[in-house]
Amino acid sequence: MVEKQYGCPVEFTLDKIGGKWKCVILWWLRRGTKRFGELMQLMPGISRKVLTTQLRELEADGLIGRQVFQETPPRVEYSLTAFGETLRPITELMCDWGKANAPQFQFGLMCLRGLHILAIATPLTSQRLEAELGELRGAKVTTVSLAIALNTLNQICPNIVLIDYSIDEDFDLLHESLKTLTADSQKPIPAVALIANDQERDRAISQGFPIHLMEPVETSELVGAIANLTSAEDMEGYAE
Amino acid sequence: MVEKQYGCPVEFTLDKIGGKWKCVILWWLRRGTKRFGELMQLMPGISRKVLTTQLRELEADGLIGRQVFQETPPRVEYSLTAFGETLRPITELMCDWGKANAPQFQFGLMCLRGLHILAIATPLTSQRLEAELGELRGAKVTTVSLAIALNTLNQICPNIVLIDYSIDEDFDLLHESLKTLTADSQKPIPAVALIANDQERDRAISQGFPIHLMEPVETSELVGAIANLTSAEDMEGYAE
DNA sequence: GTTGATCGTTACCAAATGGTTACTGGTAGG
DNA sequence: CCTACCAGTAACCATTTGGTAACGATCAAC
Repeated sequence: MVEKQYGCPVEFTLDKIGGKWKCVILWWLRRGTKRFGELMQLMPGISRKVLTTQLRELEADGLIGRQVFQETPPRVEYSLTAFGETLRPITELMCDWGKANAPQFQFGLMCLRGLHILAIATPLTSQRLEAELGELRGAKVTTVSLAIALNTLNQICPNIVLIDYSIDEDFDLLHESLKTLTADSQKPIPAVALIANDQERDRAISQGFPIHLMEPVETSELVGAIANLTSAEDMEGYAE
Repeated sequence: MVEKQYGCPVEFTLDKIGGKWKCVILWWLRRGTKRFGELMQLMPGISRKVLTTQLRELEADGLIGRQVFQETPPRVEYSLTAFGETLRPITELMCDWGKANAPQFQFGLMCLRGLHILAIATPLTSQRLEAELGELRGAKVTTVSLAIALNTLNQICPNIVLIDYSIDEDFDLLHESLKTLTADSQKPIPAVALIANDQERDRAISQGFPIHLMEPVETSELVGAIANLTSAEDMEGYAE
């Protein structure tokens, strides 16, 4: 087998991270481990199959690691390898360039207008969320305690719930409430756990909140996650 | 027309510079203006049509400029716009990563072994060429004066000729010699002009050497150019 | 008046990529 | 016994991308 030849170093790099999704995958993985279903939800538009093949290729190239947990239901987690980390400067730059040059209405500001976000968070966190999501992007952010959330969930009826796991409470009941509320309205209300370490992450997963972001959360990451999760069901916004 | 939505900033960037060729084009353009035919020869494997469409898309996105000269034969030159320049850090990083991680045998070292390079250059330049192309990569580098080159070209019979345009001589005759030599052996001997400014560039183009690299030339650029130009006719090296 | 150089375009075709739908498998819960 | 769960696979189809071959426009040189 003769090895592939490249006319310039860039071609080699493109061989590894080219294509529609690979850089995006690396971007979502860059701040910590994610599981398969999480990636699926964070990247609306990608199909199961394509995500699978892209992850496998990245794994074969040694850029990401794949860890299978012998549980039921199955759980598979993906994370950057040390080698994959060497690509971070590139994805970061691509992210920065995108942020700097995408018409603001497309990415960021517009996405969240009209959205109702329920935050269960410490005062500090909720203040930050209000600033980043509310003032800057026009979303309606409601912050409440867990107890109140449980009581008033069906009145608030948010588009998405953010849970700050630095609050050391049991969110199992919240998960139940969200599920029952889901039963009525058909559309499940998505939830995102904000975690600071692996322990909080385990807690979030075991309590039924597999989708998480690692603190300190970058705004683009948070906005992207919210936009993707809330638009997952009605993709009519897409067009040329 | 609803505008496209992006789940994360990276997707926007990918929209502009994704695909098999765009980054490579930007990479070749990053050190100065290039004309269409030059790009064609520097990127073996790309077809006329694809190069055209990619260049047009880059132009439409404001990343490169296109300048048509009302001459015959026609001449079209492409260069990065100020906006396109903002992408340079990304292509540079991709180049660096490729250089650092591509198996050395594929890119660089192996390409030039067995190649005979004729250099018409100042002592300083020829010393650098000998070091970068000869010692490091195993090519055979012969440096001669223009006068000697004209006399002994058919004896030397190099795979490629490098012309240092900081030598202020008339290379028109050399161009003629190369053409006549071409007539015999079917394969044209490619030539690359090493230029330091636009004036030298104009001189090179008018004397029949449209392919050029701007000094100070990066090694990867030089090696890539030589490898691409000398392998353009026999692409058997390609494989999975 | 034919050829050649340069930078294209058009029509057509092939390959790569991406997407959809249905199915698997083991277990917990009802 | 039936369903839901998650992370897949398999078979199939659609779209996008890339490639080939032929042609055009223009003028100069032979």
